[in-house]
Amino acid sequence: MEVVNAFVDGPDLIILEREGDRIVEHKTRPEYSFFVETEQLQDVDFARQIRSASVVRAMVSEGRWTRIVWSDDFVRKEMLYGRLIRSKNPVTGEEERRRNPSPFQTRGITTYEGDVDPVRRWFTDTGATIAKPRRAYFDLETDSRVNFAHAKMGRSRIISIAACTEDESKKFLQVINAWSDSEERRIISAFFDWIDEVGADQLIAWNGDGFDFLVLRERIERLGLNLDMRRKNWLDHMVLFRRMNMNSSDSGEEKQSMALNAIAFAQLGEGKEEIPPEVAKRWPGRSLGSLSYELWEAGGEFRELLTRYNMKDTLLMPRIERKTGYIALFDTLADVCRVLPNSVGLQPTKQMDGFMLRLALERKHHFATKVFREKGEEEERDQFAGAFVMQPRTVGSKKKEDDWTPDQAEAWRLKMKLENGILRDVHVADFASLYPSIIITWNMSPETKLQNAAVNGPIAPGTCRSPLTGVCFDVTVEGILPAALKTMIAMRKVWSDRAAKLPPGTPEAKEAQRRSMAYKVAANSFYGVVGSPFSRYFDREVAESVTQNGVWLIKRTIAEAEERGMEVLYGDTDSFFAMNVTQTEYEAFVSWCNDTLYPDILQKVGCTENRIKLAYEKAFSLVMFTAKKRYAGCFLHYKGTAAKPVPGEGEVFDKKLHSRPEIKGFEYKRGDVSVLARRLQEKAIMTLMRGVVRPEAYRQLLSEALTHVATAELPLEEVQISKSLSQETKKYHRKTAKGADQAVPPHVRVAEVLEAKGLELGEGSRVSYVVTDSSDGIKAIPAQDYKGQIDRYYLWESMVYPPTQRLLQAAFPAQDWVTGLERIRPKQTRGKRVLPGQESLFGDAADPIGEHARKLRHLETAWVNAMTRSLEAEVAWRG
DNA sequence: ATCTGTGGCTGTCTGA
DNA sequence: TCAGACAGCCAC
Repeated sequence: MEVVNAFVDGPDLIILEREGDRIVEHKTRPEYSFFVETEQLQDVDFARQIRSASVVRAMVSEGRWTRIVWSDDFVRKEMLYGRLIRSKNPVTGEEERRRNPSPFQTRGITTYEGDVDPVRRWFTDTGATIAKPRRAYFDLETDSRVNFAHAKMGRSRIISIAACTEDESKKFLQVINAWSDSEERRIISAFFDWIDEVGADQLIAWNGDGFDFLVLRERIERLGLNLDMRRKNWLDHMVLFRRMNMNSSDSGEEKQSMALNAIAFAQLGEGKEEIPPEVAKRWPGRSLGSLSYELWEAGGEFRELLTRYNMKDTLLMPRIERKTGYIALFDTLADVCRVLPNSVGLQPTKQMDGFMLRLALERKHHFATKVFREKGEEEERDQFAGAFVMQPRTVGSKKKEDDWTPDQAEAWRLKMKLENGILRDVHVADFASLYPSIIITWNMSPETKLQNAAVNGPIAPGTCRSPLTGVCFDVTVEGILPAALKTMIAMRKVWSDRAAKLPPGTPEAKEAQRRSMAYKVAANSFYGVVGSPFSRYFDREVAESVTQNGVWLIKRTIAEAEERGMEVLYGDTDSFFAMNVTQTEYEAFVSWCNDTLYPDILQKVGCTENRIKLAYEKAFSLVMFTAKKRYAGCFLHYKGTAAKPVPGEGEVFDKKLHSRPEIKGFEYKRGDVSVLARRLQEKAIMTLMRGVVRPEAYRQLLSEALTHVATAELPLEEVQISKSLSQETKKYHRKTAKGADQAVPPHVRVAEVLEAKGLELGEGSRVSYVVTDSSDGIKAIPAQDYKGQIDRYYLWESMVYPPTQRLLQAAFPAQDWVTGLERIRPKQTRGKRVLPGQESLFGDAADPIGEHARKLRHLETAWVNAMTRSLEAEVAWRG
């Protein structure tokens, strides 16, 4: 049975199935049940009482389990958690809530899967699978005079709706012809008719969860339309894109914005709808999206422009999908995990639930009822220990580390006869799917975890131990979690083998590849779900033992490598980088680990099945580190494929001729760093990757950049910073210890300025700003108000130079990267604004030390001029 | 109907 | 001047 959708409608569970082109509706009763262990029902009277109770619909014996089906969810909740009693405290007058224990609780009978909702129960019990959805994309334009928050509450009229099918062969576009409820009803009804006409069951909108779906639901309600949103799967393309893009290998670019236009531009190179001159003249500085009412009201060509804009945005979505294939992958993942292909199904907790409950049922296993937090009860989150990250060798920074001080770094550099921080011929190995492998190898599962096993000393027969946490597991029965992972890994192989046999590029081959990928994605998310307190499978001890067994393995591996004379430079979680070793020797070491070391040490901790596998992954001809999680490397080869050279100076990257260097963590690839800073660091990294070791080459770069910062007209794109709001602006405000208002971060202050102007900036929106003055705390303005007013000292000292300085400090630690570069704001001007012409802006900071400082002096005049222009612009702007 | 995890760097602000 | 809290983003 291939199910398109399922939902509870009062007393019914509605199942929508596809038969050919038709949707067939089935009705059944929603089941509110839980399981108990039959042996816990020894009290015959109690068992009889349950069986004959009017609120019990059925009591079914299923092997060692008894399934008790209740008449409704309310009764089931009382039986699980007890009856809720509300009373007033006679002293304080406050309302108190407590629970009278249920008969199951008083008897100490454990319940299982009592929180499972009827849709999930039905999918689990029937084994029904998910039909491949038929997609349509849509976008709404609503009354732009109503702010975002009110629009979501349904106070904004829908003006126009655009929609299209996957292949764009069928389109829908309707706009209201008059400002009336009846017109709005007409276009909404027409939209739903069109959905049925094209047979769509999955409706996709960009930021649909945050806007379109909510607005549609509220308007349907307010207008009294007889349309049922529950019959369709509503999927937010933006949320899906963000999730899938994190897993994607080539997700390096474009982190500035999750706006549809920004993503479309990055993925497709398609730009925004141009603002026609008539519009720009009539509504200066306004975007088309913010003018929906005005354009509609103006009528004629303006109204047509609105609908065109509406359709254009809609069409971007299927095009993004054709490029990425993320929705198709999610559809497959939904089928694998038996979740509906909508926004809720994107949650890893839901995916794991769907997969595990079914597998557990097949294996006659059930999970304890999940206890949900009571309302208003905020529990503190108590983190568990995670992975090991090794301090990289050759760090040239001034920071003192416990395990690698600058002195040690220097001594090591001398010993290694290194002239700079650039390391050559570095080999990298990593564990294949480390966490899933650990879970299988230690047979880690909630039900195999042993409660009273000894933490130290000999390991009892039939058990294994996590050496760093002491948590032990039964190895005589396969755990349900390892079983799930083994199934997924096996299925992944089945589908990738099948894909390899099919003619490349065919739809069948692509679908087989997607299935293979879907199993991988799901398997990799399980560890995280086990570590999440919100999940049914949460087990702190299991999650921590997973990470700590990883720590144990990688540390042991590194120690063995060092004992064999390799210089281990770095390692993070599941990888290690080594030099002073040939490729042949390194490969031999990897084989020895797999063939001898791991079998040996795992057997000693009691593991009976070894899935741990180290793999030789790649080599760098040249690599350099500045800190943990920050490095850049030039490939020698990757998984056996020889690398091409990195692009030379001034050369444009060409896939056929060049290999991209691997760059991790640097500001260069962060979305919250200014373009100027990123560009300078990128140039320095690329020069390093070309093997250039003359410091003068880098001094030249710095000199050019400093000249630019000091003297050029600086366009907004180069100097703005953009950061997201992780919460609503008012939630950032706190009191200091003294009770005063604590300052909020600069981007939040800017967001508040924008909000005061009437813009709606909810959680997740990005704020772009420019720093105008940093002499006494950061003063920033919204990017849209930028007209050249900028603190150029701050720009250089705090934004542009530091990322590159750290890089050069690490690459050439013997060089002076401070004098004349790190501080350019003259001392006497700190804490006050300097007016141009009053005194030298460089003061005595530019002591004539070295070539570079002399260059700085030449800049002085130009700098003064630039500052004058900048301040004049500011004065003009402030009016 | 909101919810995969921890480790780590770098920035701002506070308060000594 | 400097440590500590907090925030954002990134590596795994």
